[in-house]
Amino acid sequence: MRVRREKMAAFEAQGIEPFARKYDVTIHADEVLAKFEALEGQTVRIAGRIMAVRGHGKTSFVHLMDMSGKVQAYFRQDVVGEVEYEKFKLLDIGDIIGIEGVVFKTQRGEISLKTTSFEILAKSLRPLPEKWHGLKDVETRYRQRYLDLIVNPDVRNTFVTRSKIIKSLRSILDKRDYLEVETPMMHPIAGGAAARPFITHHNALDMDLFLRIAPELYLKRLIVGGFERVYEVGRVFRNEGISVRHNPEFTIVELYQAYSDYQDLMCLTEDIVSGIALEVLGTTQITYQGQEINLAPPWNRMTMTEAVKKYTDVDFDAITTIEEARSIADTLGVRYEKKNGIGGILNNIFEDKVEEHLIQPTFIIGHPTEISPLAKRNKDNPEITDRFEVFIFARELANGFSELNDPIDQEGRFASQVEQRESGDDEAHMMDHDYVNALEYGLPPTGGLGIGIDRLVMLLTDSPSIRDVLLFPHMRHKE
RNA sequence: GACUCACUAGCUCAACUGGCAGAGCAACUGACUCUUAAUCAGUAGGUUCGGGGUUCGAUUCCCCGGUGUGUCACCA
Repeated sequence: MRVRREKMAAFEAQGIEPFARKYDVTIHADEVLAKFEALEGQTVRIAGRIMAVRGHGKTSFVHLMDMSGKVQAYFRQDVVGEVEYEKFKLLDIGDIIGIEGVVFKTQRGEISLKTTSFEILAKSLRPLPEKWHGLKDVETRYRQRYLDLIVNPDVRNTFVTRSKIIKSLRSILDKRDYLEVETPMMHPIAGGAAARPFITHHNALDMDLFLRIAPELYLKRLIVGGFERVYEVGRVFRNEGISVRHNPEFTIVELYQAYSDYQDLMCLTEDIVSGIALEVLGTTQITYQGQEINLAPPWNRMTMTEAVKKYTDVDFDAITTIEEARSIADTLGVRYEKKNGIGGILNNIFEDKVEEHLIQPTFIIGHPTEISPLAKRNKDNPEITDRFEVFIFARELANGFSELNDPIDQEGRFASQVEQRESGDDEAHMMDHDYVNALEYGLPPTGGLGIGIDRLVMLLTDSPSIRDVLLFPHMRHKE
């Protein structure tokens, strides 16, 4: 670093700013390579970071990397001149420079630029990680993502793909006449999911606010307001553990469609996920962590009790008392709590015994009402709801249901959530009178859906950890 | 939060049972006008994550702490 500062000073001594103001770029690296025949012999201007230098006395080669890729530049003392060539020798790997040069092909056949002039645009005062092995230390990769992006091209690709996935999602929904909206991130009442919230404080109003755990209740207010199709892509915050598939803030898309039910939204979910895969990857047949996964619709559909029966041989539809449910859970070695009813125990068994088997895309439907306080009850069985969850590679990817639009039922469900909350369940819903009030004006029959974007990106980029698809994953603060 | 494994030069990694802390890349000096992990000769670079203990002697063994990986718990 000391040497690099001296080199910086050497530029300054010649009246050259080592941190420039502007460079007029006419081309990017990938275009030079792609359009070589048309460009050969022409002068172009390119800017980027020096990634490698190979000096041969009075001639040198460098690899210049820009947003699009790398291209080689060739420096000759007899072309740029003796004075300029001395300046060139002050450059380091990592420096950002602008080059004007003529497109040509070397004797070894590499498309390159014969530099006629160059400018230093930003001196790099710290050395880059090693060129061959790259940066492997995961902690440094996450804490200093910019270094990871400079030296590990795969990482860059992952985030380019992430951006394409979200663009594709928006275009699919926009084509279907969905309105993209933005709702508050700071909520007086944290609702729409079962999760512990982050708490913050508004000074002027002297009130605590919660970072949203889901946009659900606001989006449904908009359906009440007459927007028939809305969606929001945004961050939600849950004050819970961190793991390979959990980050305290993560990105979700939630959408609501009036006059539809959960069956319609299951088809929509298939269309969205397979449509994105087709547009971004060109196929619905993907490989995730060595496992072939077929995203082409239709996906498997199973009720939760069918799934439990398939993998445990227990028929929960035949169970009528909490004692029976508990005894089955005991036999299977599945834990439960006092607050769990039959539905809660069924769900625990599902999570413990079934989820791990759901590798190919699978809709699980008919969740117990007990664990679905915002979903509409099934017409034939009020103990279950018209709800679905999507599992792929044993992970929940999406959740949707026919929305509960009966304000009286909703108020009752909130009341029982509040009871659970008072008996110590801090993930149970709070009473939201304002939301019930909105329902009292009339929520049309509506289907809703939420998809975890980070998990979708993991799947489509074959990333083993959610941290690999978040530019700056949550880390402990380090001095 | 519990357990587990890891932390050595800017980066990637060595160092046997506790015995002088090393290599490659990067850097520096020199040679070299078509190289591409350029090559050749040389030079420099360390609080071995921090603190304590055991020992004649600790990168190595023990304890406490930090950060991270993984698994579990909570959850999506």
